[in-house]
Amino acid sequence: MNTRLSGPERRQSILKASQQLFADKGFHGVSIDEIARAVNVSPAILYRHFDSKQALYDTVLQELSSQRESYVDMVVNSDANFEEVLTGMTEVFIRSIDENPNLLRIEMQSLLNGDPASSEFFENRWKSFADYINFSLNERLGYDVADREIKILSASLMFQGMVREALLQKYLQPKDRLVDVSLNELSHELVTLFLKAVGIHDSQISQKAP
Amino acid sequence: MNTRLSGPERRQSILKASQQLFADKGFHGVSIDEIARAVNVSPAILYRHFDSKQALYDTVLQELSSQRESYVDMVVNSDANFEEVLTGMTEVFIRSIDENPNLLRIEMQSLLNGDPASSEFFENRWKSFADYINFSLNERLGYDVADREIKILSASLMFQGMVREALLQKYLQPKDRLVDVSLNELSHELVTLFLKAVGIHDSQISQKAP
DNA sequence: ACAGGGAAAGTGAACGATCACTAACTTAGT
DNA sequence: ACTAAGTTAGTGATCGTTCACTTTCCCTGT
Repeated sequence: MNTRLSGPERRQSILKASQQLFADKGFHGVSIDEIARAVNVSPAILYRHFDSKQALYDTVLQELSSQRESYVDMVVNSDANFEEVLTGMTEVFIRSIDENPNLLRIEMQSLLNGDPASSEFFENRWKSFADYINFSLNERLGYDVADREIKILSASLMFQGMVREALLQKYLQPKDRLVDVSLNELSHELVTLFLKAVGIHDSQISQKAP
Repeated sequence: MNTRLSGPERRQSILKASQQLFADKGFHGVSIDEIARAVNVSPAILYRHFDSKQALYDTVLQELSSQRESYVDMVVNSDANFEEVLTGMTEVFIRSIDENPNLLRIEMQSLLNGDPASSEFFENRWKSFADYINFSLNERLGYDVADREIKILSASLMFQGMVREALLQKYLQPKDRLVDVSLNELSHELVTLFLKAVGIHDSQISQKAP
């Protein structure tokens, strides 16, 4: 016999199954019946916990966003140098995807369908990187450098791009080039490349942040 | 009254509308009726030209893949140096997306749902970059460098990542940071950053490719 | 200790709409 | 008049959703 769950327990079991299915197939790729089957429950039960399929999807998104770590603390509260902070932020970010790749899948889903609410959440996840890079580069780049703004913009775009690409290749590509590479190795190598690109060398990275 | 099109003309008009809709909403997000409505034709007509919805989608993909430019020629047939070739390839690639952003959208769609046939096509588009970078870095990096393979891997991953990120931000994000930046400016800036990252400076980039 | 009642968990069967798809028919072009 | 483009009106299946109903659990009055 199937044991009967309490309200909150059942709600959680629905959210868990929904997150997996929505991440795999997208909103339109999953039916209520399919979710109900995954939870071993009749479809009508879902409507006791959520008003509609859309409301269920929204809740899945909201659930994911509440689990997010705060990289910001890391930046503000530490006296580490640029390289160390960036490596640390990258590691935390990569690990959060490693622990739950659905986060990456659903981010790409919402990037495509362009839902404003969810897009904003995912943009904010990246914003920590952009902000920190913009801030640090602003300090280091002389104010007389030509094309100052586009250089800084390109740099943060480059960093975001290489981290995202690494994650896409590691967790979304079937034929994977990165299966053997560890997270630490990867984030360290990416940050090193980035530092060379923006012209911050070993001689400089020992200065402490303010 | 609506003029009646010939077979091939109608087929093309269906493909055109389908490409747009599939790119915007994905395979499951679009119905046959919706496509028919966009073409101003009854749904039954679609089945005179395509066996099924899936076959129509496959044809849209195939159509896109046949339009692709060959960057490879550019590499093989030119005597330009590393920087020039890379900039040229990047410009061609970016321009192809600029002319038809659906290419980018559908690439991300198929990256997510993981259809093997389409994934392979889109992987091959990037492969030109990876191959050229791998080849060139192999020549330039000394064979005694530590972590040789992962350095080369990271570099090509970085390049692919920053180009893809730029395109995602320019053509998929609603609030765009890159609206004002021209294609040439962008590709030049990205390549410059990349060259600094992999340690190829102005003194070296004047050597010609073999 | 125990019936019983009420709340909550869960079910089965249906709703109308829409899905992909098809057969029989009509219209237009040459 | 023949061929090919296009329509009408459906097929059964599945979609999201609702309703009337049953089952289980636990608390309470005696």
